[in-house]
Amino acid sequence: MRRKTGDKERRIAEAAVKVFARDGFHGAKITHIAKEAGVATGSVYLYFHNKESILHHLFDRLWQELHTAFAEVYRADLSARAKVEEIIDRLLDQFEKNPSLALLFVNEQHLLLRDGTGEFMQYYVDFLQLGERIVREGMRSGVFHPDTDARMFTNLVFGGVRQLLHQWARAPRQFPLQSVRSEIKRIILHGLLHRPSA
Amino acid sequence: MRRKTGDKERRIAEAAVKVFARDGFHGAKITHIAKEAGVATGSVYLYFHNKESILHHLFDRLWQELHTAFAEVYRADLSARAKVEEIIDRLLDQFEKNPSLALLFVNEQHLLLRDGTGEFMQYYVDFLQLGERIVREGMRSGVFHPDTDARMFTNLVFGGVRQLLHQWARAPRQFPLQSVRSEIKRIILHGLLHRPSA
DNA sequence: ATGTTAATTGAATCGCCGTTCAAAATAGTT
DNA sequence: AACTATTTTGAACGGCGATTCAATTAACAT
Repeated sequence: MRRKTGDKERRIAEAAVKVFARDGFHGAKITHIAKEAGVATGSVYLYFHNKESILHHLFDRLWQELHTAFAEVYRADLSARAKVEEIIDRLLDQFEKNPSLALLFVNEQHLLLRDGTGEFMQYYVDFLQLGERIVREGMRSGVFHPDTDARMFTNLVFGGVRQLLHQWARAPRQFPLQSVRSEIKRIILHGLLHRPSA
Repeated sequence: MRRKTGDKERRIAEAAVKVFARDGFHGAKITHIAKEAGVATGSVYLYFHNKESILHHLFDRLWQELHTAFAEVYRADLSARAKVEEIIDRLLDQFEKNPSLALLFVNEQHLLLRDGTGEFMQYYVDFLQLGERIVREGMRSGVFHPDTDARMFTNLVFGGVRQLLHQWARAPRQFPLQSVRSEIKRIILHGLLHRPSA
């Protein structure tokens, strides 16, 4: 007998993140992913059914982790405002150590969104609903502006975070993540207008 | 002699918007674009050098129009606040009649952003700079909160608009453009927090 | 040591489209 | 109504790269 050695699946997955991020899903060659992972071309197919399933795998894992983090925040004993802030932080935490993952997230998710299948899809939908719930929670407790549209707000913030994550991944110096964090929170909580007597 | 009749170039471009939006750039077949446009496959190559140049053409035109609209707003005799609101409106106006164009814009721009070439690139960069300038204008006049990061703000809003545009294009009933317009403005100007004495 | 079985390899395969181009069609010209 | 120049056509080509698989390698068992 012979047993699988090492951590080839993980190495292939990590290589795929890099190559998908650099070349885009369709520009990425299986050969390059294999080389980056240090395995033979054919070995990729021992661990993944095909190219697309690698992408599915990556997004499923990513959103699973995000979902866990978000659920934790949601259940925590925090004010709605603190939850909103914390969720933004957790979202950015997920990418802070891995700009390639951020580029993958930002550039390739639409491929999977198109057909609407995949484990990740449910987590994504849940995430948006969870955002809405927190906003409504804050409206009930009187902390958030009473006629906010929770769904629009959640999407607006998610899209904004996505764009800033993209800019950060392309040019970390121009968009330091610390500034991204604080600016997002300031703007979505207080808005752009200046109120002298605030 | 024989003269070109009709408006094949425009028909091909419009067909490409539809097919790219529906199938994605890489999933789109030239054959399908040709059929949608009502021309032969080979005719596509009389009007465009290749598949990618169709995409470039579409984004160049789109951003050129956006740029014109934005420049007009920027020069107008309006308050900074009114300019911010107006730019959001103009951006959404561009897609209001054409959900497919919105999907193209949202899903495929990253392909062209990757290499950073194309006429459209300059317009895109200009657009972000213009947003920053308007925000700084408002900060100088004291209307906007004085320690806003203009670049972060512009990107946050752009990303948010993009996400909502995406949701609208996928489900117009769930995200009516009128609500999108008003909610974006409310949130970015006033923020999420409720101030009882405002 | 030798055998057995599963893992690994990477060159070869094969289907899919973007692209080409020889033939056909047609608008204008004489 | 024949001719010319240009547009249009769509079947065929060719290259690329995802996927396959026969050969090889290496764990583990006996």
